[in-house]
Amino acid sequence: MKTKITLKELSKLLNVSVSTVSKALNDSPEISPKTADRVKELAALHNYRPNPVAVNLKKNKTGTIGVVIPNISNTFFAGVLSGMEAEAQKNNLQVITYISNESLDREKQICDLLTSGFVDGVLIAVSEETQRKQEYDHLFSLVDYEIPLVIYDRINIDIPADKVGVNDERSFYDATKFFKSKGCKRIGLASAIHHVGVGKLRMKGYQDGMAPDEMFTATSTNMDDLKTKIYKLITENDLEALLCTDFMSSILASRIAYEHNLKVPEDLKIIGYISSEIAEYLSPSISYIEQHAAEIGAKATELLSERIEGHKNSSEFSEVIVKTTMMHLESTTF
Amino acid sequence: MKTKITLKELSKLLNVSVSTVSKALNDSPEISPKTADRVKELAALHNYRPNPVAVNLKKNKTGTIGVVIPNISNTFFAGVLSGMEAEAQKNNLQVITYISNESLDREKQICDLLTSGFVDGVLIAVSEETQRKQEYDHLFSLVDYEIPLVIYDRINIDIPADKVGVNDERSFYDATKFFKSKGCKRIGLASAIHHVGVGKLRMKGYQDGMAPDEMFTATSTNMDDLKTKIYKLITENDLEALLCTDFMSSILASRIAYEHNLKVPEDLKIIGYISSEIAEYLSPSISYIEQHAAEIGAKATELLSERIEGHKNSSEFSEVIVKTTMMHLESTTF
DNA sequence: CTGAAAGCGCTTACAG
DNA sequence: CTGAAAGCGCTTACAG
Repeated sequence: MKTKITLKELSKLLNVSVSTVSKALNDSPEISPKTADRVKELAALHNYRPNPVAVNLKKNKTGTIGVVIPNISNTFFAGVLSGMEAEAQKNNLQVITYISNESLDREKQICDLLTSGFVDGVLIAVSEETQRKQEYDHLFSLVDYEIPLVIYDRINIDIPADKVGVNDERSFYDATKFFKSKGCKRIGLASAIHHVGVGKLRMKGYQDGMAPDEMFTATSTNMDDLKTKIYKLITENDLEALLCTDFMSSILASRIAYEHNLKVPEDLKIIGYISSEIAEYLSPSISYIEQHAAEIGAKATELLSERIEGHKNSSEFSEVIVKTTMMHLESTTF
Repeated sequence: MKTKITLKELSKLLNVSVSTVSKALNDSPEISPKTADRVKELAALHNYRPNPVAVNLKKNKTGTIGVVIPNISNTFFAGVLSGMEAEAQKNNLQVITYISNESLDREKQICDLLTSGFVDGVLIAVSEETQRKQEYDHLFSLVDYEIPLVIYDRINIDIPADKVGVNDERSFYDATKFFKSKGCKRIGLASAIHHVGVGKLRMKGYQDGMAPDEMFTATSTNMDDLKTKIYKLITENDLEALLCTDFMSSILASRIAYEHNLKVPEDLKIIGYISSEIAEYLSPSISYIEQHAAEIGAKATELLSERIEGHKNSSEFSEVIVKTTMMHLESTTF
């Protein structure tokens, strides 16, 4: 790599000291306007830019934040990253990306890196495995090192940190009420994530919207099994509407309609939890709950940036809920 | 942030010099085994890890690579990033992610950052706008700064750099020949990217596979317009098979079949250029050309890493083509 | 207003 | 085998 011009070289060319050059470029009031101009002119001429590594060493920081993502092929997380990157640029922070692939082991490795001084702060959504096993020691080690930390999306974890997520319970309550307001009586729920935190919250929202004796649910973590159960649920109860808590159940609902020639929305209305990218392109398109991924990412980054700047009380943590939006496509046309 | 233990503090505790501690931890043969053990023991006890910023300043590097991605919501690029991250970890490089959002201006800003010393090397797929306007000055400035550079995916650019991409022409030639081998005569092509590099290459592949007088093509950059054209193309020529060069045309083909009750694959076979995530979940599922995104990302990172290490001749550049695979789903069942 | 000096946390050529 | 010194490229308290 070409060696860039340094302060020292600049100072030699200008016949002033390194300190003077540094102060001039940093707009210090100590320096005379005349000198400042001379310095800046030559710096511009040589396209001088301070070596960020040196500046960071001096200031005892890294200028970077670490983002841990469970699965980047999930467009929700891709959107989150996009929001983070945009907000980070505004705060002059570089985003270092780590992908855990939903693996606890990988997540531990990453946290080990994170505590060794590569970043000024961390944004993390824990992996599925971590959630299931509820093993959070590696996250507490971030806390021990006093690395500013914001947890996003999967936020039902008992860790002292800022959190940014969505109101999962409310979104399903609202969706249920939406169907009721349209006169639907037999409303079912399908879930492949009934065993994890967010899944439980979404189911709770549905339950709160329904009378106890009028609920219809199909749950399984096995794709084929769930498919059979959903089909049975629909046909045996002559469902008018179906809520799906996750990607797999949403896709299965779409698939079942296609294979069994169920008319959607005529015979069955569907609301899924699925990315717009996919929901829009299914035939028929499936109405979905939009999570505003980029906004979640931006908000999380904003909170982290404030922590890094030290603007916030170190023992008080905020929990920000970014509201979801119901997006109506063909599957909920009345 | 908690202050981590430093070499100096360690040396004080051990009553040896900083140099000795440093050498001991770096397994220098200069140090006696006895001292080395003492040092390592205490370092382990305090969980000492060298400050990467200081190490990097000393070694005149950053330990990071910059990845520029046009659009992270495109699952192809998400997969590429995933491959890059995995390969970067192997080489002890941190990945700093920049998202250009297909914008030339943003790309210029990013390149400006990139030349100011944040990274040791750059992986870039240029934005659509950049490609269209063929404005590459900002990329040449990376070259001027002698920053190791690898261009991935959108590689038909005349810049002295390593490149990693796919054989677009060949993939469409093969797909065309596949249909022919199955006895199809009336094979059409739909494209929304006929005006850009890769689009032209894919069309070329199709043309080479067909006789000049038996080609059927529908092209437009406007969604509605393209939809009309594709439908006409299919019905007026009674097409047996359709190749789609890109996401939009693939989705439109799927949509047209749904709306007009065309039986796929009975009445029409389709091969699309679309991510597996979407192709698999359409009903019927659409056969597609798989680009092996993660492999492209890994290979690009490997090349970059070699450049950074200086293992390669600085005036010779490699161009790696990662072969595509035809993935057969329901839309090409014969 | 300018500059010499110290120092951020390391590594490494050199001396002993 | 160990350590003092120089230095990576900066910033900043201090002296003049």
